[in-house]
Amino acid sequence: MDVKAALKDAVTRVLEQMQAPALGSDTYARFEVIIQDTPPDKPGDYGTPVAFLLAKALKQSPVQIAAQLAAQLELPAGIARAEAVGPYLNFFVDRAGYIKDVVGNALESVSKGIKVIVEHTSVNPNKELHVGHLRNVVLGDAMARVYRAAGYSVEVQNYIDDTGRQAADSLFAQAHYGEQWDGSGKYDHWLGELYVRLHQDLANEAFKQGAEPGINAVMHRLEAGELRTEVEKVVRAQLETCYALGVEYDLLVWESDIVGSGFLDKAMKLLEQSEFCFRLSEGKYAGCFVMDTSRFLPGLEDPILVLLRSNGTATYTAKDIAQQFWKFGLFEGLDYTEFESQPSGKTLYATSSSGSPRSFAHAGRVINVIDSRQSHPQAVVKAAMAIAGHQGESENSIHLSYNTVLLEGQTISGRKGITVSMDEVIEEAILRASSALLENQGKNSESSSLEPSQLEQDEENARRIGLGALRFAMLKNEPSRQIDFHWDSALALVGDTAPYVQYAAVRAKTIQKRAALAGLDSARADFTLLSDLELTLAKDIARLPEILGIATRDNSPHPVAQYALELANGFNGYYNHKDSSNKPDTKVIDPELPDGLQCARLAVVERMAAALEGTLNILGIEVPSEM
RNA sequence: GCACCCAUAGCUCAGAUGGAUAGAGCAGUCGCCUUCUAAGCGACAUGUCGCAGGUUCGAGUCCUGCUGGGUGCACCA
Repeated sequence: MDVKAALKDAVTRVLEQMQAPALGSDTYARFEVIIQDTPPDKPGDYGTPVAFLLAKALKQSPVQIAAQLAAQLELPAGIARAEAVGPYLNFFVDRAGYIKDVVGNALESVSKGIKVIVEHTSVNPNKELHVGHLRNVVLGDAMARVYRAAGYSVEVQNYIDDTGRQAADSLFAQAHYGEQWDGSGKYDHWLGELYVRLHQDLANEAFKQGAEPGINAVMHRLEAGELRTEVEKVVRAQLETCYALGVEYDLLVWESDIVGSGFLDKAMKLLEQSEFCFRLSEGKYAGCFVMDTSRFLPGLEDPILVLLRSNGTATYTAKDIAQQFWKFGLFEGLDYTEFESQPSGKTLYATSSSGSPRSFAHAGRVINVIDSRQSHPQAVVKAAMAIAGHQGESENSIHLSYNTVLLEGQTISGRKGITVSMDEVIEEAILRASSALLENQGKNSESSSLEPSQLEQDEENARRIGLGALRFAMLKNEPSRQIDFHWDSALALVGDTAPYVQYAAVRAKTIQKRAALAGLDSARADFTLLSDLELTLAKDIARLPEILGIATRDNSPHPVAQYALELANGFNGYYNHKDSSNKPDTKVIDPELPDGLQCARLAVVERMAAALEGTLNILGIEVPSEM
């Protein structure tokens, strides 16, 4: 099925034959044959510049070599002919066969047999999620879907730091101000307000002096796991927001459980055996267990990184290292319970001191979705894997680093009030989609109705469009790019957006429905009647595996988003295509056309609808029933 | 000071492994609904790919040095 791979093999075989006599064996191995799409105005469908690579070695011009390759190439199935175009070797596909092949294949990935853990969200359990978290959640969720689509098994973890200062602050504030949640608003918002109030008061030195012992006491209780139910209330409220976005998880990892697991000791024991980790008895770090990072992170002013403080407590980096070791299955010991049932019905598990063992962790690759400010500690975690003698795991320790989100040009700051909650953003996104939907229905008066079932459907469609727009805005660019959240661009419904792609998908599905009513059936397709217009669509559709390869290699969903735009653009162009006398020449349903042609076009459109929907689903975006 | 990230059209951004004339969207001008959804399509216009060197048959892509912007460099959490 994969034409490019077949071409690559065929060309590689010819190179072998050509070079073996001229240069001796295995020279060809140095040349990676690249098969690329030809530029739109060049002859052929695929091409390779491989002749350039051989020119010097064979002492011939690339033009000669390309011609020679064209003559000697054994054509793989689906390729009609090969032709030298200057120094390039180009290939022409067998159009009807190629389209038929693409239309008949679902492009399902073969299982890679590798487990990938994606950790994302991991928000402090003390306040509501805001726009800044949105990028993390959406990126992580999409990345997990990309890996799943590429044939990996995926486990999504959400780390809950229930022993941290932030959680302590909020719980202390609640007790200190004697406030009770009245159940009216969302719990995480309510608690967040207390947190902000506490920090305003903490600016006052006298208040701070009085409060610190109390906050410390809360921290001790948190570490002992005594306030777990309190923290769970916040976590459940936060998860509601994520569920509203269509994001679900496999496992909540509670810091208080990690503390009790003994992982830290085990991890430090592993590191002790390395020459890079040792205990210092004098100097600035006397009494600390440290790592010398100079070999792995060159250029630091002070390459000594503290893992265990002189008082015996662990730094965050040490905890991160221990957790990473666990994710790769270096040690066992956690127990798990069912936490809750998620909207899709899938059970969310949580680590627990009173649960039972289950087969979590043991990953072959670990993706930590964390903003770029933490790239230094993440590099240390990666290095620690190698230091402990796990080179492969170190290479598979991936920090999916993304740049921070600005809000209308300003740095997000809850304490300064420069923030918008994720719940508010989601609500606004759906609201905007809803009004656009109504406006559009006003134009097509036939589809608008006040039936309850119609209203329900409109609501669902507005949700899919609004959330789609929002998610897509977070995904379409490289994660390393700083994005500025502007309402109008983040929730835009035209241009390079999800609604643009959704619109194309709905359009294709509408054609399917109408074609069925007209009695057409893709089973009666005569693919020989199709033109290059359909071939172009088929080639676009066939690119998905290549795109997934790029996305998993670069650990970013954005190539998939860009691909979705290209697919939609291709289909919209096809849909509106006109012949030289300005008449539509790509209609599916047209009784004047041969039945075999109508059915063949239908087959392509059906396949395109599936491709558009499937690609959007990889990004966690659903297609509405109408727009 | 040191390290990492970013710099491509007026604005926001795509451009895997170096390969054929660098592409979208937004904004601008002009066209296209008696045609399967106009949230669409087509056309026109817009470039010193930050600067300067280097490697290569070939560089937006790789290397070096600059410039400008962002982030990080605690026994904090």
